[in-house]
Amino acid sequence: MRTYAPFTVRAVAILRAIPRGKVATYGLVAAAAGSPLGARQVVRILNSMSRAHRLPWHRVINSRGTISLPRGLGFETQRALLRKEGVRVTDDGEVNLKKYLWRPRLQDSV
DNA sequence: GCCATGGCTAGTA
DNA sequence: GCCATGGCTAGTA
Repeated sequence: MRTYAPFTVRAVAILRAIPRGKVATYGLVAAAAGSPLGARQVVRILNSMSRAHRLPWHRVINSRGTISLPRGLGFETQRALLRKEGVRVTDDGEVNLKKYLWRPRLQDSV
């Protein structure tokens, strides 16, 4: 078993808690994990750990409410997965945050 | 060194 | 469009 840094442990727990049919944003996950400016670190976690840890990477989008992955490099997959879970996504990858945003709760423990 | 951000400006219309 | 920001995995040796 590998030992993970505290921020990573918290971020992973939060990511796993994102419900089907909802989305979170990189920045909100980072903030809830204890680092309001750690959005890019969340990106790194998703990029490097999604496969091994089966993280719901597709449920994380940017603060503007759009899919961040480039077309041809995951964009279409993410859009399809979200739609399959009931999230309305425009062809351009826009999600209505008012309707679908899930706000991670600040982690006091873990 | 990596990374799929975020937020704020300048410069246009 | 620009650039400051942050925390550190996976995979090999």
